[in-house]
Amino acid sequence: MPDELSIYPRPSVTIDCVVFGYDGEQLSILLLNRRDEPFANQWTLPGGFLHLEETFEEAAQRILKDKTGIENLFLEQLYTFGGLSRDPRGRVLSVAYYALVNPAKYQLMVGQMANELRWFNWKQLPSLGFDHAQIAQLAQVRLAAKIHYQPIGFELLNAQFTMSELQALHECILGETLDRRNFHKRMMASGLLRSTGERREGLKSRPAELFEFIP
Amino acid sequence: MPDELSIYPRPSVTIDCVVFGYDGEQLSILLLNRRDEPFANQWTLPGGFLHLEETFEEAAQRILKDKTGIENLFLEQLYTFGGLSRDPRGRVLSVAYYALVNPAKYQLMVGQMANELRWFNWKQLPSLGFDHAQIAQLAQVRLAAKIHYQPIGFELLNAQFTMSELQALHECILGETLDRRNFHKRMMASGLLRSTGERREGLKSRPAELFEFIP
DNA sequence: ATAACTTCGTGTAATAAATACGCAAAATAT
DNA sequence: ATATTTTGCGTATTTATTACACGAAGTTAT
Repeated sequence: MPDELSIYPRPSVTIDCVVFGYDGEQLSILLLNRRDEPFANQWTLPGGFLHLEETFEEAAQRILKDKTGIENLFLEQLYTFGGLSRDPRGRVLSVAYYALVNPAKYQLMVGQMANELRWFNWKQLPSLGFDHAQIAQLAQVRLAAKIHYQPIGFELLNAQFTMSELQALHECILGETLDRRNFHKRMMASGLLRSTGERREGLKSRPAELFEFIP
Repeated sequence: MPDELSIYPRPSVTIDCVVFGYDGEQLSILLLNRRDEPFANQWTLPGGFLHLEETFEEAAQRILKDKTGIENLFLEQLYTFGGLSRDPRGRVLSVAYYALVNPAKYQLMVGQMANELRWFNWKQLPSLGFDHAQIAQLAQVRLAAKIHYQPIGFELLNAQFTMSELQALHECILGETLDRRNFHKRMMASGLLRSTGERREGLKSRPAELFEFIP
């Protein structure tokens, strides 16, 4: 029997990551300005080639660490892109992942292959190389859908957070304002979070109760 | 600059398909009994290698046509599997798709590389080669989730169908019985289907109104 | 000290959505 | 004719979602 694995030409496979960050105000996506061709000096999602001895998730973690300095983050597979001409160098598939991070927890480090690394407001991305605009777009849709039935906050916020902080995050992702009382009711009814009993003080008004996600 | 595409070893990429069929009674998945190693004489999902000049969906259509005789079916990407040892021949990724078909519309044709092709009740699959049990499992979860907000019936049923037929399909996918009156109300309220004015006669009781999906 | 300001915490009424439930009508089978 | 099966529908009940306002706890300014 012929070795089936050798008789078919193989595509290259990359992992691209849509890294969402929330700074308390705005939701952002981390982009990298490429040093080299193709798409030199253009913005793209951080990504890189999959190595044969690593899983997708291991590759994503390695790539993000090397190119952005961000380690150990929560990742989820988004979609696999296989358009015939998405990369000018040849047939390159991309298994896209998305991640949620709290930018305050990490120090960005620009890797060797990049000119610059920058957080962009998720609704005002610059034009992107490859088909990365499409990937980012799909990640946005997925995130907005996910927040309806999953606790997204725990990766984006600090371990303890006020109800207003959580609400601001939801409003940012959903793009609409929510009623404070109904939001509170809904969150507590979900059973996904609990009060810590502590309060955040020192701000310019009444201290707010701190909550945490239930593991 | 080195040709980046050549310096990294490339994985093989396959497309595997979870084909759901509904015969009016039971939901089934189409499995193929392999003729050759690896997993010779074992049941697997129909699948095959991606060619460099075709998209995922083109590959899936080609593979299904060659291996099962089914053509032109509705496909949706499920997930991409990249476990290190999912294929004994080496590193092989699989971009999994799922499809919904009405078995009455197709004549199965066993391809060259298979011993047999058979519909299995989706809840009583035999043990499967590769990691295909995991793929089939994920497809089942996805299908059950999808039926809550998408009209799944139009690929699985005939163009015209009675409300009872649609309800039986939903009950089969959800694994629970539904109230006939509430189901009718919900379906009509969805705006996804309309009455054709015709009725299905010749059965052993009162003729039922025929419905169709609104395009 | 006091007043003005900001943000926090909460409850109830109104509306909308989902569920439970029963009976007469249209056909077939005997 | 009579029994049997499956259809088509409507209303009452429960549950979930939405709308909405005010006093309390701090901070800042005078």
